[in-house]
Amino acid sequence: MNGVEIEKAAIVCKLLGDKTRLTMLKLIEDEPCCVCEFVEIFQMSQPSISQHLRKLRDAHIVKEERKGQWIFYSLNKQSEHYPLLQSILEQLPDQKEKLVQLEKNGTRISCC
Amino acid sequence: MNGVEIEKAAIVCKLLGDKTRLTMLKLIEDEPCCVCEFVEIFQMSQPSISQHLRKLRDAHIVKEERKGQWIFYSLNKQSEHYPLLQSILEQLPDQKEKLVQLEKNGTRISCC
DNA sequence: TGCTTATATAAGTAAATTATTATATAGTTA
DNA sequence: TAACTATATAATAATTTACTTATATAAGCA
Repeated sequence: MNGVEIEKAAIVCKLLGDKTRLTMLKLIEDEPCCVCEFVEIFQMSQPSISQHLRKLRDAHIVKEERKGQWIFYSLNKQSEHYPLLQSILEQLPDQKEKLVQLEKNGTRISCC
Repeated sequence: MNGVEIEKAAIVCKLLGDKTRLTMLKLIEDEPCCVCEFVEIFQMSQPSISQHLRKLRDAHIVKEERKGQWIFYSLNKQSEHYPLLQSILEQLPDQKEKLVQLEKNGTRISCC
């Protein structure tokens, strides 16, 4: 099997090598999240969240879509990295309970 | 699917997020390599190679086995991280040409 | 035994990373 | 339009990383 270049794969792994970013990606595996949801979930400053998302976006791992005042982030399934990403994410435990928690708090932004 | 804890997965990804370490792991996917082979392949200082191997060893991703004066490193297939590792490595291009090059140079240490 | 080779560790350093606070931008709404 | 909300960017500081050189350890061999 030939697959991606090893250098690019290392860049992807490095980006996934942060607990916050890895959890973000697992969270948006099925449905997009917006920045303020991440801020709520991770209890981190908004700039910090934005900077993590920027790294993922710069690497084309995620894409953004504005909906009114919110910007939703989702996995970029067109990315050359998507197969690698997918095979990593499918080995991670579900993070949906974090979204359930948001719903309970009333801080979930429904994107549809 | 439940899989590994996300924090541990992030640690593994971070370790794989370095071109040298990722290539090392792909190289030893099939057969062990010793430190001096890595030094030759990567054209890096011996301490630098040893330090990369140490990180992988500390995380139980690789194991070492002394054979005479050489210490051979191989994937630790007993590791809880092995399934994740394997699914990443199988998406990487073969690095065997690097070993072929060693054979041509006469610097390949045959371990068996 | 002493010398050589292979590897590991220690100490130091430059660069990269990940947070923070402050500020800018852009859309929403009164 | 002004005020508000969501997000991005800039500047900065603390921490971590990945090298380097110097040195220690451990096995093989004369």
